[in-house]
Amino acid sequence: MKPPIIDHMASRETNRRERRIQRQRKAILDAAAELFAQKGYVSTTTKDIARAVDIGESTLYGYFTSKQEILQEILNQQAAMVDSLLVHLNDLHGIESFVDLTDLLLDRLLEWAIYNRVVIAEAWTHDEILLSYVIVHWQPIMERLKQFIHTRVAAGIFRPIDPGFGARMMIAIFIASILPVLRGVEPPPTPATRHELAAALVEMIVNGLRAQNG
Amino acid sequence: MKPPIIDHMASRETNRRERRIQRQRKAILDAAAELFAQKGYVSTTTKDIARAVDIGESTLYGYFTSKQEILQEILNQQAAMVDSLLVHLNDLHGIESFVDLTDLLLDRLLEWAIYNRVVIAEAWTHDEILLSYVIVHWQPIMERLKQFIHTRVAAGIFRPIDPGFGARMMIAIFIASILPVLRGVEPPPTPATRHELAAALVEMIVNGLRAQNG
Amino acid sequence: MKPPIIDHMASRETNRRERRIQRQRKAILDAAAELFAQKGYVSTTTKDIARAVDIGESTLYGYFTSKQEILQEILNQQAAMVDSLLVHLNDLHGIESFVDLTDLLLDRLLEWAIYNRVVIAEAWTHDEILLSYVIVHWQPIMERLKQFIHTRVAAGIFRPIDPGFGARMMIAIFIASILPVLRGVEPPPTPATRHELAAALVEMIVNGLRAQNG
Amino acid sequence: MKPPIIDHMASRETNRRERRIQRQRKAILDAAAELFAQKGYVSTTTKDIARAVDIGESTLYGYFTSKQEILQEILNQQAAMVDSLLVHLNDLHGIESFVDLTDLLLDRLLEWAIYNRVVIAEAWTHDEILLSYVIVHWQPIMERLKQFIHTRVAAGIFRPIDPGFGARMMIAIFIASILPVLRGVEPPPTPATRHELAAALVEMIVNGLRAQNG
DNA sequence: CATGAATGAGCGTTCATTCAT
DNA sequence: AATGAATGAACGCTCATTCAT
Repeated sequence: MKPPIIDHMASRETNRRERRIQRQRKAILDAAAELFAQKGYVSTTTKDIARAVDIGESTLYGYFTSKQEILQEILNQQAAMVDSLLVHLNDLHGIESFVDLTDLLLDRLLEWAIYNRVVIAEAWTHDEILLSYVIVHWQPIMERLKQFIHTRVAAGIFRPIDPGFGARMMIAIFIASILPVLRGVEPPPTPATRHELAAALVEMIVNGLRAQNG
Repeated sequence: MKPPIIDHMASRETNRRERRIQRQRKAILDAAAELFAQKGYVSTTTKDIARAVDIGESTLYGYFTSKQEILQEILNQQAAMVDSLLVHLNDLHGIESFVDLTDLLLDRLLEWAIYNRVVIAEAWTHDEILLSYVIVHWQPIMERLKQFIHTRVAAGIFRPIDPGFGARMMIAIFIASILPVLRGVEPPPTPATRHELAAALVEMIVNGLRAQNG
Repeated sequence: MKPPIIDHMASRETNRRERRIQRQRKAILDAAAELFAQKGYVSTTTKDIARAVDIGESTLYGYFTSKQEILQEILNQQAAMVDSLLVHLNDLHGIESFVDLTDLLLDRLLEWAIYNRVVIAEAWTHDEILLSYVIVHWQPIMERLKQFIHTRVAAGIFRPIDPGFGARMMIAIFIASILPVLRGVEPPPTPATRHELAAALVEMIVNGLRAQNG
Repeated sequence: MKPPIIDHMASRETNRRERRIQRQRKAILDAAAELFAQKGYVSTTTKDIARAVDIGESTLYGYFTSKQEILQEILNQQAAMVDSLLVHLNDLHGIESFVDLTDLLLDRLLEWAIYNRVVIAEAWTHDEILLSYVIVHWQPIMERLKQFIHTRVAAGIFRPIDPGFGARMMIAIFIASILPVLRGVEPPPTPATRHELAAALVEMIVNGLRAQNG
């Protein structure tokens, strides 16, 4: 009887330790992301990160094998977030839910603003990151959007536009609307403002600028 | 008679030297921009730049006082290019010339693709560069676009949209259309393709996605 | 009971570390002073200093923030030594104790020979060092000497000489007597020799060269 | 007849050229000495020197083979000046001419103030310079002074002091009196002031500080 | 597990000197 | 003879990483 109990306790112990480790990893990741976002990966020193988490510089190496690995973990988590967007995209139908959906996506993107900012920065100067992380993970989303447009073009709801081009424009409008927040020069919108923004985006995408009575 | 001739020759000599210096500066600037675009400013070493121009590392310092100054000159030249766009923006009227204008701007932006890529990269992590270079020089362009939209909204040609929002969306669509080229993962379009792209962009901006018979 | 003990141990640990750091700083300072004295500050490289202490070049920067700071610390310590001379100068009276005092000052100056040599070298070509370190810290000593001379002139013990001039000459004679040792071309005197020297100096200052029966 | 004339002209030409070269060498030497005096030899760049003479940096190498050679020439000229002092020292007799002589030596030393300052600076950190230049050239002067003192001690005019010690003290008093001028923190004295100074120095050396009625 | 101390590799920059003109 | 241009060697300093405790 004892051994199981010991095992159980050991397991609880192990879990507690495991959780503490995960908590610390998360703290390091968040601090590093903040710094990478502000100064860029190369200009952020391991000393900077350690000071931000208030641990010794060499303690970092108990949680990550290198500074590079910290970045990779940030990229991984952001990629997971992008992947999760697809779940929401799978019920694109009426215009109403389209606005709600847009709102939801904006929310997700803004919640991960700092991680996104890091990814954008690094993908801009590293081909490998652009190809392995950004393009790979956004590809399914692009496909879903293309399919969405294609369906509506076939149904005569949308003009006969190239779906790939349309999808890219959609994402552009989408991202551009929150760029200053991602960049860190504007505060995140309130939920209400964000919802208005979502509505405006959808209208812009669907109707463009021309007056409807034209 | 002799002094003038001597002067003349001296002047010619001086000009030749001056031209050689300018040519070399340009070569360094281009090589540096290419490297900054690919690896970022901090990760590019002065040794990299020197090797790319095939000169000694210390020779760089005969043309620029520091690595930092090389970057600043790149930013300055890009800013001058942005300023020059305004000239073209001053005759925005019919839709036809709007497409031509868009084509022209795309052309300018693509011609300076590498410099633009550097500016985007650095502005993304340096507030000072974002504020002093990017925002300062794009501001007049934004103003011109807002005015353009405002006029058309007043005339009932455009929907009653917020001009600021509209202008930002215009630029977003504009930039997004050439982002892969700026980023260096797609080759620049041929003039014909570029013109088609310009037409598609204008249609997207003006008409959105909705079918006209809707 | 345990916490106090732990604190105590921690404190002991901290003290041990602190002492080790101070010991290392002192070793670096001494090695640097030796090199600065031999080759001058600018001609001494950080590599030279590191090699003399048998540590890596970058290890220096764990103890001092810059090569400049090493020099400043040397200047500071020498200045503190000069300041401490004043304590001894405050009982200048009989001729006997004047010799003993001179002996004491020579001893102090020679003990810090290398540091003094560095200060002289640097003050010779840096106005800021001359004014901020040398003149500032020797000023009180000069004042004390002037006062000493002034009193004796008033009492008819000394000839009616300008106290400022006299004080400067006293220091000149004083320094000159140990210049070869400071310069490093003669070994330091034994205590006995030094005491004889002190007596000769005092006699020189007080009696000059003229025969007393003159 | 022609060849001689040609020779003569050539010679005149050669002389003119020679003189021009010597004039330029002197200009370089003076400018370099000024800079070496202010910032030290190592901290003075060849660019500094060239700018001070208003010639190209590489032009220096038409007159001197290296920066080191410029310093050596400065040392040589200063050494020649020191040698020339000996001429004056050869009629040391009455006390009156002793003051005049001191005045003369001060004059010579001050005229070459900048060169002296350079020599002192370099001899302070370079054993070779101290031994080969300073000590070698001051040795005969020291000998002459020792002889001077020895004679007077034998004649009962001076106290029975060690001639070597006395000679060194004489030079110390001598140099110390003009140290601030050599160092460049005081302006050179007028001839009248200088003569007073000479008298005071001689009195200090001969009579010390003690009142004569003592 | 946490960390202070140490360090090799590499950075941007300077400078005495050479060389083609 | 004069010089602008070029450069190798060396400098002071930083930083990601290792290691003994």
